[in-house]
Amino acid sequence: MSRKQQVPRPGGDLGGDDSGCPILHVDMDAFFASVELRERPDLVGTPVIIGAPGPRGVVLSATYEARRYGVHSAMPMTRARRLCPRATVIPPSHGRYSEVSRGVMEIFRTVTPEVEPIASDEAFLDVSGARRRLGPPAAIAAMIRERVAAEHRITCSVGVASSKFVAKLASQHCKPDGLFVVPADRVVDFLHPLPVAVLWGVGERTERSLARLGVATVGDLARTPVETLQRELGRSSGAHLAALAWGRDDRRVTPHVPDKSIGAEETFAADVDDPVEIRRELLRLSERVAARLREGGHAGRTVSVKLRRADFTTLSRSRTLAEPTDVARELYSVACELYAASGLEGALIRLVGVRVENLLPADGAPRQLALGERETGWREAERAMDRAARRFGRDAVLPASLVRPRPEEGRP
DNA sequence: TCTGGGGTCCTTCATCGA
DNA sequence: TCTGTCGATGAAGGACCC
Repeated sequence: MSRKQQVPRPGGDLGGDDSGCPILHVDMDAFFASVELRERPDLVGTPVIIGAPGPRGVVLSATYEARRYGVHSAMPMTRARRLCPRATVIPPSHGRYSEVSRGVMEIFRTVTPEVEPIASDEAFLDVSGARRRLGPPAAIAAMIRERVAAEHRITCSVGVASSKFVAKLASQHCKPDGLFVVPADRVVDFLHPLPVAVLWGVGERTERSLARLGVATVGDLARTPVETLQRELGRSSGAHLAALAWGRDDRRVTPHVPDKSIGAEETFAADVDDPVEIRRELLRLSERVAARLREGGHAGRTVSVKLRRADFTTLSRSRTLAEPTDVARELYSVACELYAASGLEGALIRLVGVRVENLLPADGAPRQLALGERETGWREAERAMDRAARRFGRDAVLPASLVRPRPEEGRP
């Protein structure tokens, strides 16, 4: 569910000629909510909000009926409930969404191998190579929409254009359950009346900066000297937005984008100031991150810790290691040192996170035993834990400090 | 009103070696 | 020997995306 402004319908008559438009952007409509409604057909046509229960949840998805009350994704659940008290609230079932997402991506791959998923509910497709077999892009888009609806009982919207960025705007423009073509020679006509906030890379802050320059629409942006934009927004962002304003976007559809970082973070149900509890959470997160590193065959060199205070100010600290690692114990030890050096021991903390950057393949990663380190150590122990987890579930083997006491025993 | 979790990318500043 | 410059790299923070 996009948080961006809805792309308004442009004036004039667009649509039609798709000959220079090999890029498709497919976006599921209210994805999580639509998947839930398959199980709850009685709720179709009513306001439904998908969001984590608990005092600190946010909206993950909402039906269009709920959106009419102003509900949108990332909104605090407390506020969403106030705006739309009669909405049915359903806690998310991520496993089910992943399953549907995999199925939908499979449909895309029967059309072309050039599929770039950008989230569980959207993807870019380059259909240049599929034209002879399946027809023009708009026909391919219509076929995809039919198959997704028939095989998964959810709807999607498809934008067809000459570039990724315009295709994405086109799909937003025809939501929900639509198909829209922006002919290659009509890109500027389509873009210029739109508000700048619809552009990728223009969030709240950038919109405010642009407003100070008197820039409200993409057309205004196009007429602003690139030097002015660079001065206001930075070199790279300024040049990037100036290009987008004229529809220039030569990024290709790339099916395999390598991971750059892997991390995990957790917001406490209530703020915590006990360093023992914070370190226990750092261990849990390190275990999670390391398991995902190993699962993906990655090792990483830079470990970073994120700490969000009760007042929402956020601090991050990182350290680059001499050698890459995928071992939870090593991540945990660095994370604890970073936490200790942060000056926040004893401070009231709302969220902690652990992330590993500078990833490289674990196979090729150099590994030198530290002085006194045994050849069979944590790495092997954690691989054994991975095997146990695959057989018996993620919680089958845990570090002793993470084992919760059974109520009848009172101790771990 | 009170803000999740998983990411990417960019900017700025500091440090270090050539 | 000292100083300035430049590029690479690392660290930190922020904006933005879904």
